[in-house]
Amino acid sequence: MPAAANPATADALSRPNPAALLAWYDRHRRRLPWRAPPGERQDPYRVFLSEIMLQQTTVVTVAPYYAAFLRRWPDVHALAGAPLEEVLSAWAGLGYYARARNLHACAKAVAERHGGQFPADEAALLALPGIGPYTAAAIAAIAFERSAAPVDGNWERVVARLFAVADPLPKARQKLQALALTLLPPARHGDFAQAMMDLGATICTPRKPACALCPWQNPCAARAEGAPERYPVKAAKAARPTRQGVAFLAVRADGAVLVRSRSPKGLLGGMTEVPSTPWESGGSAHPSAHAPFKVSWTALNATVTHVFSHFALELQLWRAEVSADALAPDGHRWVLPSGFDDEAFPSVMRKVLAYA
DNA sequence: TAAGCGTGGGG
DNA sequence: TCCCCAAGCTT
Repeated sequence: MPAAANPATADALSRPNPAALLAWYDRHRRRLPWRAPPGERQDPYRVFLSEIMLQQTTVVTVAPYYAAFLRRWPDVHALAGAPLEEVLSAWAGLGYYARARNLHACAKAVAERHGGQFPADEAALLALPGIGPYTAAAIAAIAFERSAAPVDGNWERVVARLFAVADPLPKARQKLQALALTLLPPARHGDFAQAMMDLGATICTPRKPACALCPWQNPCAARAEGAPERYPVKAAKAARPTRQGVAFLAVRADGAVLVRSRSPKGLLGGMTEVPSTPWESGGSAHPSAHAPFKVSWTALNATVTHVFSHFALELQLWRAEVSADALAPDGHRWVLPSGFDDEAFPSVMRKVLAYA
């Protein structure tokens, strides 16, 4: 290394060379279930499915869901023909359930409006439900070899460090997007998009980045400053409030549990739940008013806690044994434990049902 | 524009 | 325990 290899100012840095990153990718690319072998064409449906699942969700979490979906619905026509309830049930536990509703709506749109072929243009992809700027660019680049910058959290971190962008997220998004476009290579667009993600996931990590192993250590302004982990700068986030409620476990003599479906949109939209009071800060003054049966409820000595993205929930559990011939109230139904796997129970409800 | 929208793992 | 984080989109 030359003695003057420690540039003190940004203008002493060379421009990041896409070929250097691609060469690194050829040696270190991660083998992931949704990736075709090197040089092979990616199936747009698989790219689509994996990209939707990977939104705000880790590789390890997604992998089994991806395999199950692909086995059950191997192409866009199969998914488009599936009942939404089955898609939600298969998605249960993965979170952000609007993704599942939009995944299904998108498959139907592609089947009906595009003859089962995903469009290759970013703009056309962007018009589909559940596909935003990131996903449109990712599908265009990875499935269709279009020049595009799918700027996800990895890209944002890498770019913020390369150029030492001090503006805090999320306001810095536009600037980072513009800088990202300056990095794009003349070819291998899909590989480059995934190389950026791999770099962010394995080298340019949020904490303790492995700069010594980075193909772009030389042109990186944040490294030149000496504290790359300082980037990207993030705005302070709001505190997470707590809400309380009472969940009612009505258990029939044969073990069936009373459930209902949540409204189709909003929190846990379309998912299955046991009846409960509204989830409110301070809880409900008169839980009994929300009970599905006028019987004697036993307050269990148990609190289910669950953390959502924007609030924490504390659920008290009330349990009651109900006679074998009890009718389910309007909008409710009985589900036997043997049928639990076919229900779209979100994680919080699985915690609740552990007490049934 | 900012808030709503899940979950599980790691430091 | 708590906070941060993960291949974002919608309204």
